[in-house]
Amino acid sequence: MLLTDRQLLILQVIVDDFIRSAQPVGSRSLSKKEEISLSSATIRNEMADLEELGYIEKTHTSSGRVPSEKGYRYYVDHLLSPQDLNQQDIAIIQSIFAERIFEFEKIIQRSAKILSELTNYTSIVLGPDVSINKLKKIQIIPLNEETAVAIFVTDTGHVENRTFSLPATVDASDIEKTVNILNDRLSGVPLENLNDKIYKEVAMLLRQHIHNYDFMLHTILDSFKMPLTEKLFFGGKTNMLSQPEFHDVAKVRSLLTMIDQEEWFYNLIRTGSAGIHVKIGTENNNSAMDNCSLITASYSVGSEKLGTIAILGPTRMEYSRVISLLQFLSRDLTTVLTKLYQNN
Amino acid sequence: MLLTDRQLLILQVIVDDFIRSAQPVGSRSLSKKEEISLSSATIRNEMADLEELGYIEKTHTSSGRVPSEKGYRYYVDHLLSPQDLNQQDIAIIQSIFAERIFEFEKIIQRSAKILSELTNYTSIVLGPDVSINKLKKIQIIPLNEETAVAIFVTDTGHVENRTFSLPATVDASDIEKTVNILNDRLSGVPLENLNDKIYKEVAMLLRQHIHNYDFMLHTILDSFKMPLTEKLFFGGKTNMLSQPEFHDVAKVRSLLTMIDQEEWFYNLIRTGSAGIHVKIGTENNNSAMDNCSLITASYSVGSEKLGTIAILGPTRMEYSRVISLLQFLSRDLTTVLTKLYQNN
DNA sequence: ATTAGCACTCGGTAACCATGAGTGCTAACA
DNA sequence: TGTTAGCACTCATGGTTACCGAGTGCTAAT
Repeated sequence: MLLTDRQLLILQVIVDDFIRSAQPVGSRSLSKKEEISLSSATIRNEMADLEELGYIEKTHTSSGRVPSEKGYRYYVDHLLSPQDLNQQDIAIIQSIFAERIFEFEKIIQRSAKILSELTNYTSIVLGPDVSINKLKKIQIIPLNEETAVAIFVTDTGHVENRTFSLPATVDASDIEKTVNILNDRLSGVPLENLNDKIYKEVAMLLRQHIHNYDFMLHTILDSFKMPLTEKLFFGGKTNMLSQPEFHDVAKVRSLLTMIDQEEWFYNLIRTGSAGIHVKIGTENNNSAMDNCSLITASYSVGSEKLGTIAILGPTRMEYSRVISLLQFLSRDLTTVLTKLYQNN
Repeated sequence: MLLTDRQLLILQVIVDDFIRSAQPVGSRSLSKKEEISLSSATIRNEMADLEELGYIEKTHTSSGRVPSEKGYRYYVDHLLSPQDLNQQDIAIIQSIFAERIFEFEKIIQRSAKILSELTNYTSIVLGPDVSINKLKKIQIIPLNEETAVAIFVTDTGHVENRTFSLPATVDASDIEKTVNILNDRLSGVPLENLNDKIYKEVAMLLRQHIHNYDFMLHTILDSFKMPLTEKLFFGGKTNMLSQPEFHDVAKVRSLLTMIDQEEWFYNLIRTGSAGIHVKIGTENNNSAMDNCSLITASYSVGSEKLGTIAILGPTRMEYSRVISLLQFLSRDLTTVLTKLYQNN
């Protein structure tokens, strides 16, 4: 069953109004709006229909209406008027890239901060997926007789390091030879393929040249099995507390503990394809987020999808504005990062 | 004016009881305690005196008594019965060191987690002060024509890295020479002294050997000016929300935003001398912490103070238990870390 | 010095009521 | 037939009142 234009208009105005005021919307206040020139009685009839169809709800028998999840979903899918960003927002976003920065993480971190400040919601930025970065150089630096640290540098300037124990039987020349072989063979290989490549191609080579091959290989290779967790950066974690829907400490608690549960969020956010995605309320499959919506966008370098930026807010979120902001920022991030790292 | 033994006993029982129950303590319930064999009337008289002296307070005219800040202070300074840790707690703490770990940060991070779980308060662990670590090795790795990354490894296996822009005029041999000179001259120097040492001793040397000395020096040295912020690790940030004193969202908000304000906390915690320190309520000089107490302890390697572990809880905190835990953990941390890193 | 007894205070809870914003329905109207 | 005015009804909200009980301070007896 399709909605009439009038019903669409009313739905849209209800959602807009509720997003602004956080108060249930009544027929009388709707009838006073410029866009709508109908009597409150007519509007009541239409609202009854909209409710029957599941787009709006009452909080109690004689209250005004509030958008349902289905209502928000419809609003986001069909009624959203793409809002232009104002000049000031654009300027603020672009200030992220104002100074010339070389480190990925800094840019990402600053993006998270700015996003949360612009929206007053919580921002989450998933750092670049390190595992597709290509290895530039490996170094092994002995610390003392028992331990050494292995350092991996990628073509994007990202540095990973692992400390491992070094059997006393291994001597300096072995280490040097190993490092040389590794660099020779592994340079340019994406981190995620290191292990594979080593076992298939490099192991044999090492066996030929290195005395304590077995020891050497295993201690070092163990440190290669990196749990390359991309880093999550949060901004405005406490912003949600100022939203009226979180005046209840229990809700706040479950939401915040959820946010601090980083692994969970990581999965929630990573699993998006390119483009903007909106998940509303229970669509997030987590009771702590029943009153929340999550909007995600991805950024990339060239054609490789690198990471995700996201905004977590109440279901009563300024969808239009947030979507515009994310679109704008993700495009900018992509442009800047592509310029910076494409040509290696 | 000194307190009588009886007053001390009553004060102690009041504080103990209130810490347990979070409810104002009345004369009747006190008279029923085993330790106290007085009628409620007598206790009322004593309580009136204690109140006049400022050790306890009423929440309203006819309520039971609650410890004042002065009361907690006296309790912590004089009435604390050093409580033994139970076997289970000890086991849990020692599980931190169960597997052999090489990385400082991991130990620290896990300590924070365990502390918060054991206490149900918020734990804060200030990582080791990297600036006193001694430089083991510097490496400079070019990424492309324009950028390079400098890597600093300390004797403890800590790795710092900085990306910087590399003027096209600098060629590979210059870099190599520079790195050699730097390693030759700076090995063993604490990071905090690097800059000094460079300008006093190494600059001259570099000038003699390197073509593009000025360029080289400044771009690299800029990256040496590291804001070596020791890392703060938090555990149980949301634990405070389960405390009854934080049933009010406004308080929660101000406290959490305060916690996320990392620099502030950093200063609050770093400024302690060795040993255990207890700061109660307004002693923290921060209105968001008026209802909180902060207990800190430091850990070290050998004689060098390295970092701090701390617990943030309500003023109604289990002082005895928390102090015991911190004492125990800081001693263990010191032992383990000393064994691990002393002999470089 | 201690305690029993008593009047008093005050937070908390429940009951009650008035108010007003909002609804659904019916009947009149264009 | 779609729109609107009118009206009875619902319910959250906030204020008033009353009552209970835990706890106090004071006085007088032990």
